[in-house]
Amino acid sequence: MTRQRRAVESALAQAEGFCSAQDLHAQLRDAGERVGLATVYAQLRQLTEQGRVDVVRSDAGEALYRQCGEGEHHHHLRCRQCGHVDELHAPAVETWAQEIGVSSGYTALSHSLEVTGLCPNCA
Amino acid sequence: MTRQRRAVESALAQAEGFCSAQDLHAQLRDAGERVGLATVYAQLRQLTEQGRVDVVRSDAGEALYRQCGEGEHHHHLRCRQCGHVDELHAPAVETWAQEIGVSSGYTALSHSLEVTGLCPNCA
DNA sequence: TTTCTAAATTGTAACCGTTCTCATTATGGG
DNA sequence: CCCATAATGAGAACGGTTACAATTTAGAAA
Repeated sequence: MTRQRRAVESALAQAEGFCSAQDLHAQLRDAGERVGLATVYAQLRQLTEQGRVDVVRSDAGEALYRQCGEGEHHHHLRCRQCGHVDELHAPAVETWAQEIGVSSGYTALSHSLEVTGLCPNCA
Repeated sequence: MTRQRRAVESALAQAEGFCSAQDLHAQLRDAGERVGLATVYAQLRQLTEQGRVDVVRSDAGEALYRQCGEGEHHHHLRCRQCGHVDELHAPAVETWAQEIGVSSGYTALSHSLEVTGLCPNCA
C-alpha cells in the first residue's frame, strides 16, 4: 500500500462517474501529488482485475474508469450524428443483467448498455 | 459508387458479427481485392455516419463494425478475469431499447449491451 | 534503528489502431 | 472524349496504452 496507490484510489473516489487515466493523472498533478502516468495505469489495471472498478470505452477509444458500487448507475441514449446524450434509467434491465449473470454462476456483476440512433433534430 | 466501396460493403456483408477495420482489410487482400487501409477506414466512417453499420469498441480499444439489421443480434456475458465470453439473447431488452428510443423521437436505433463479472472458475 | 530484498514506481521508448496529408487515379456529367 | 470533382492510398503523424529498465520504496528481519 503505497502513497501513489492511495492517491489514485482517492482521485477515483472524488471523480463523479467515468474518467480517463489521463484525467486522473492530471487531477493528481494539479492536487500536488507526484504520481507517474505509468503508475496510474498500473493501479487502474490492478483495480480492474480485482473488479473494484468498471471500464468502458469512449467512442474515441479511450478507456474510462469508474469505482464500482458507486452512486447512480444509468445508461445512455446517444445520437450518432450530433453526439447528444440522454440518460436512461432502466430498473428492468438492471435486474435482468443481474439475474442472467447469477444464473450462469457469475459474481461481482456489472454491465454497460448504450442505445444509439438518430435524434429528432438529425433524422 | 466505386469498386472499393462495393468491396468493403461486400466484405462486411460476408462477415459474421463484428469485425475490425484491419480484419476487413486483410480479408479483402486475401480475396484479391486491392483496397487501401485508409479507404477501408473512410468507407467505414461514411457507413457509420449513415447509420448503416454499428460500431462497438473491443476491450483492447479496437473499433468493431457490423452491418445494421443483419442476422443474429445478441449480447455478451464476459468474465473480467479470464476473458471467457458467453452469448446472451434477450428479446425483452431488444424491445425495451427500441421502445425507449422511439419514445424519445429517435430513429435508426441500435444498441449494445455487455454484462461483466467473474465466472465460476475465476471467482 | 539499520539492513536487506522483493516489489512498486516512473521516464522514456516502443506499440498499435486510427487519422491526416496530398499526390495520384478514377468517376461521371456534359 | 474531356474535364472538374471526388475517391483512393502509401506513408507520416498522432494519441492512448504498454513494455522496459533503472531507481526508489515498503516492510520484514536482525
